[in-house]
Amino acid sequence: MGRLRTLPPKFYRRPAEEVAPDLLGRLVVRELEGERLILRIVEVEAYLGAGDRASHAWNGRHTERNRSLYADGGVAYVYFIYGMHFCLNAVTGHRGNGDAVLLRAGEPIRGAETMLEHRGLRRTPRPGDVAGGPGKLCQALKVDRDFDGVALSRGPLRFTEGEPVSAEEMVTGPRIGIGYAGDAAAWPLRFSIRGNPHVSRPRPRGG
DNA sequence: CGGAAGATCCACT
DNA sequence: GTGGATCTTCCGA
Repeated sequence: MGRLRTLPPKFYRRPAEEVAPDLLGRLVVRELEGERLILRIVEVEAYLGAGDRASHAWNGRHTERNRSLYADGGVAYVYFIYGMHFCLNAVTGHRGNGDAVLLRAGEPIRGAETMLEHRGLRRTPRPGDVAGGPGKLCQALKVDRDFDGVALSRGPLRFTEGEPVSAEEMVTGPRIGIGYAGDAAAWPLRFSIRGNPHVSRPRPRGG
């Protein structure tokens, strides 16, 4: 694999629904204790700020938890959920908007064994076990609230270029786990790579 | 101050 | 397919 450049802050300063599909195929590079862990992004979801009932920024809500969600695009928004999991977002757009893209799944490219250790699974690994879900992804990369608000263009957690994903290789559908969000639950803001076995359940139809 | 819910995951049937 | 784990965060009283 050739030299991969880190995505600049400008990359993120666009609408979330535009950044989200553009993140597919990109790499997440995590430097941890001298080791380089790499995931290829295979599934994401866009969250559209104040007008999106599924977003933590719904109705312009500002709280202590979601403070970094309103930063300029290019930083992480990490939150704790269900008493035991973290979710990693890339903040998009511009300061005050509250737009973000949730990383839902990644394909292990490098350091799979270490990531599997982080996951603490005792059963035989299957595709998706390493990072086939937003909580799994964070556990695999050891990403927690310490990364909330941290820039993604430098430091121990970086997003880089990768092989582009064409529209034909892409699947679009409704987001997962937001049944409470009314009309917004049906919006086609989930993007994944067609047929990729590391995508989280439920698999999009036609994949 | 208390209750309820949550952008989830896993084991078990 | 279902239910339990587990606890921070938020909102209403």
